[in-house]
Amino acid sequence: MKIATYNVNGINGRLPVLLRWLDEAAPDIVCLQELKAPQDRFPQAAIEAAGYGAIWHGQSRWNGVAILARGCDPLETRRGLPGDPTDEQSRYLEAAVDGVLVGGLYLPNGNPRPGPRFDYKLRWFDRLEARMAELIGMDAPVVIAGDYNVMPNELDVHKPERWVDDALFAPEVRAAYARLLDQGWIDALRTLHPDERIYTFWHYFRGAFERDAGLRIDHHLLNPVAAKRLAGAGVDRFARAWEKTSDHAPVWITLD
DNA sequence: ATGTCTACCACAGGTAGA
Repeated sequence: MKIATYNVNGINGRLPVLLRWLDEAAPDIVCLQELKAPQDRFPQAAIEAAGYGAIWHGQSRWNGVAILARGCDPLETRRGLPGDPTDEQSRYLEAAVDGVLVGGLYLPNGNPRPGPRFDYKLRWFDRLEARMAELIGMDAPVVIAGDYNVMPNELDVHKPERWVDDALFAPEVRAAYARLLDQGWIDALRTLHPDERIYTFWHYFRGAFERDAGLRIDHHLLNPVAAKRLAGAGVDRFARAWEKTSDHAPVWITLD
């Protein structure tokens, strides 16, 4: 079973890229982020024609997450993180697919730091930590995948010294991510490729992709039951090279 | 500091986010 996460940066603008990638990569489950479309502008017909059932949580202009499942409809288990009823942002969806519980998330960017956006990021992280504490011990495999907006370690940043004050690499944020690992979650790609420089995002500016000046910010965290079945993990860099593509590349894992 | 790209709303391009 192949489970992918892909920050599409606008699902309607990227629809040709997304459909091409679905066709070439044939993932079983996909978590999408940054739909940048209101609820009624999700391209359901095109996704369905590609063979995927979908649930989504849209939002005008920003954010927006979806879960796709090949040949079936994801069974939604949660929409939004618990812990703050005033939070209107569409950043978390959870569903059961084929016996696997999948969480798809789009963690707040948090820049500029310090500031209210950064505070929101830390609060959101606290709520995620609480939800993931509830999920880690499940008997079923659990995969929490998405754009975490965190580079966990220096190996995950092309120029770590330039990012120390940024909300994606700040000590508080790396500590929050480390607390998830302390709960027992496994960073799938890093576990299978402990020493490799692997990026999932490259800025549009200044030829970042051509220079491979990237970041690893899209992750799959696996509970122990899922980790036992982990067989492979990788980044579909080829899709980042396409015309009119997202600034992120799709990231995937395979479970036996 | 800069750079590039997106969507919205609405029909131009200003604005905000990443």
